[in-house]
Amino acid sequence: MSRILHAFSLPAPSAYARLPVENTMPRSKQPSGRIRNSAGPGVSLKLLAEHLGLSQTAVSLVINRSPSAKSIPQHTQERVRAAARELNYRPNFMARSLRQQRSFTVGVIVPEISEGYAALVLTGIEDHLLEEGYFYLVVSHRHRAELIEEYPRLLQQRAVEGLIAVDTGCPAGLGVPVVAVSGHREIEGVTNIVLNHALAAKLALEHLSHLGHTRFAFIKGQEFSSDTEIRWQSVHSAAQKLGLEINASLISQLEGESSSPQLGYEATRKLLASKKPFTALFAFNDISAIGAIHALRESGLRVPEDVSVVGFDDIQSAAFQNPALTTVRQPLREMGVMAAETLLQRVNASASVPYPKEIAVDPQLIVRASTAPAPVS
Amino acid sequence: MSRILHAFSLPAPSAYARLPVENTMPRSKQPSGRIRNSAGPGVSLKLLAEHLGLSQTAVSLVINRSPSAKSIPQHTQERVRAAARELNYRPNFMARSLRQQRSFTVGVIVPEISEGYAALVLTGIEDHLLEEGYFYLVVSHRHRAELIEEYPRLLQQRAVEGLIAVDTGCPAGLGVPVVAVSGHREIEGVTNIVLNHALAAKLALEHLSHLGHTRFAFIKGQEFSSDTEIRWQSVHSAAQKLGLEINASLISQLEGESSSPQLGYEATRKLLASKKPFTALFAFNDISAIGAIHALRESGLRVPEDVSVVGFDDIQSAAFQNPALTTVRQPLREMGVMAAETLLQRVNASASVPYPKEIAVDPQLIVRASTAPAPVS
DNA sequence: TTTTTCAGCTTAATCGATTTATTTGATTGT
DNA sequence: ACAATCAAATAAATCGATTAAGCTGAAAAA
Repeated sequence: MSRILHAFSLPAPSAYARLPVENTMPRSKQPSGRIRNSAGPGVSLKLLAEHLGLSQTAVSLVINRSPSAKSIPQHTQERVRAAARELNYRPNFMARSLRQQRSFTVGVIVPEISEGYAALVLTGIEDHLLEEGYFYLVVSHRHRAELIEEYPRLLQQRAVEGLIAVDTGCPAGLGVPVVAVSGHREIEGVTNIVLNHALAAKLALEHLSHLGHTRFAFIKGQEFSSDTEIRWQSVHSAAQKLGLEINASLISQLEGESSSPQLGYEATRKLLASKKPFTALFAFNDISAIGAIHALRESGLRVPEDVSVVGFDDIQSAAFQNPALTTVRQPLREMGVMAAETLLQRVNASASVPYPKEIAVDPQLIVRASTAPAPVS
Repeated sequence: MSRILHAFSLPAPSAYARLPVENTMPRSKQPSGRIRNSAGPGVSLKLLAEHLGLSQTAVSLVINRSPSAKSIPQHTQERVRAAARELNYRPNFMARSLRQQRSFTVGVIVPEISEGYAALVLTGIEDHLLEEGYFYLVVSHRHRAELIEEYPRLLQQRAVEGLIAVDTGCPAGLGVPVVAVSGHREIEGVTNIVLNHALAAKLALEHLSHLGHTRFAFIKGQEFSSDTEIRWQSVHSAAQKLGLEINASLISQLEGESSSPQLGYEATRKLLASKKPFTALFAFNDISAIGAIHALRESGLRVPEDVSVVGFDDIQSAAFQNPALTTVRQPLREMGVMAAETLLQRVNASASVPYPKEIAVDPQLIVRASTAPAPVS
């Protein structure tokens, strides 16, 4: 908190970016909303200056501890600060931001807040941003194309200084720096924070292979999930390198927009319906792994005795599933912190400074109780 | 989206609230941050007006579809709008907000984003706010007292028009309307959205009682959780009414700030250590119920054959636990929507209009597989 | 003595909108 | 013919800060 709690001077102007469409502020619901809720207009700089018998400039310089305030004697400075405290002066955020062309606000766009993945990344983002004195506006698009299209603009209009897109096909050409967590397309102006999927696939498959498994089933992510494709490709090449065979009829895919285990349950039912035997299942994420286990159990298969299951993400409850989930851990919180760090660096850098196109992080295999040696058949 | 996408006029001034402390904006990291990232200053109203050969006033009136624009002929209006679109005019948010004294932004303070509870409430809040054209700033305090104290002020300074506090001891005397989800103290200026805990306790205990259970164990919430006390009281009186006995040594409490099932696991270990037999366990929430089941299993007890477990909240994964969790469902999303609705009503109402002190919602018992008839001993 | 210099301020411009009060010229009413 | 009305706008104040530029008087330097 120390940083947040102190008085600060602000640097010079940036500039805005431009985006289409017209006025987007909401209209008040009541027709002639004149009398509004509140507690009086507060103390303005003007009032404070008058009270002190000084000019607004002098007061402003002192309050902001501006370098130019060095010619103002300590004694006066104290007087100013004391009065500010006493009158409970709080600078008007809008006025400041308007003048300085800075909002100290960034926008964050996620598919869904309530989903374990985004929530963890958000936590990391928040940690870093608030430490640096920034706030953020969150929006969640729930995979609706028009929202994915529109939200970045709305945020822009709200004068965000940068954007973090989590697991979301990325808005291009926004005019502000963008950092995409799990973005995979290379887009001008966008820094991608990505997992080392090759390693992830290798870790999971190697683990299962070492346990003696040879017949694998897979649950791919939804079409719209930005990790789906690359992860599947990585699985493919990792399998090849390890000399493992992938049976095309043992590949299922999550379908639907919810983030409930139900989707994994359904995907697994399809796998079972194919009647092809398998002893290991690599799910797209922990949520779907949980659903998968449900389905396996329901059809009389034991986990991990008959089928080993590997999840992905390592969400908080993964360790407390029954059986505890073996999973590929993504350092989601850290990825959030990185995204925020990178974004702020870019926000505070000249536009001519080159920025990183991609930052990769390594996953980790967490072995728990949902995997075991392949059954001797 | 329809509402968000259109042009709107704004109503009249509100006013700010006042709060202590001095200037709180962050200082830029680089000493002479002059050259900043960006894409040019964008098109201002002035520029647009010049381009059109009209006054700013005229253009503003048209863009905002102000009533006073009725004297401006359709033809001109079209011309203005066309130019706005063409030049890609976007009104400067700060300037607008400064003039109108409205930010169309509210603050939301939660203990932790990544926790199932807050995430679901947030989803509801977001749904409603964005629909009404508001955005929100989120902060999470992680139960640190100084943050709980400071964040409301920081948000205030950011000109939020209202505050929603989720499961957080409420900031009083802020000068803006406050809605507390699961707030229980009656505080001036605060609307509490609360669960009908009496009903919740009754539903759970009645269910267990009907199943023949007589020896109950309980896991209370953490000290800091705002629901802990009232829920426990409700359990107490419900037990009394149903003629059930509560054994003091079968009461455990969650300890620690994380929201992991680990806490429930530990609490349950303590219960088991007491050696007092019990056949039913009512946990403070689903997360702790999951940990509890883990602990029970570990000590050789079967759920639900030996011990029935009832959770609370009905988080998304509750249905996919093994066994699927019987739980008291809180309509968390709906509570979020209500909080947002109530807040906006208050924000847009005159300060003299009385506001609701409390809004109660009813829980629902969701019976799944973690409860069963009491074992015949 | 005159010029500089500096401490200690102040004046006024500025950010980009909204909004109140006014202007202008044409038309209508009497 | 003269006022009143009205359409179609405009000028200027305003929101509340930041900041470039300038002013004043006293002390130091020439």
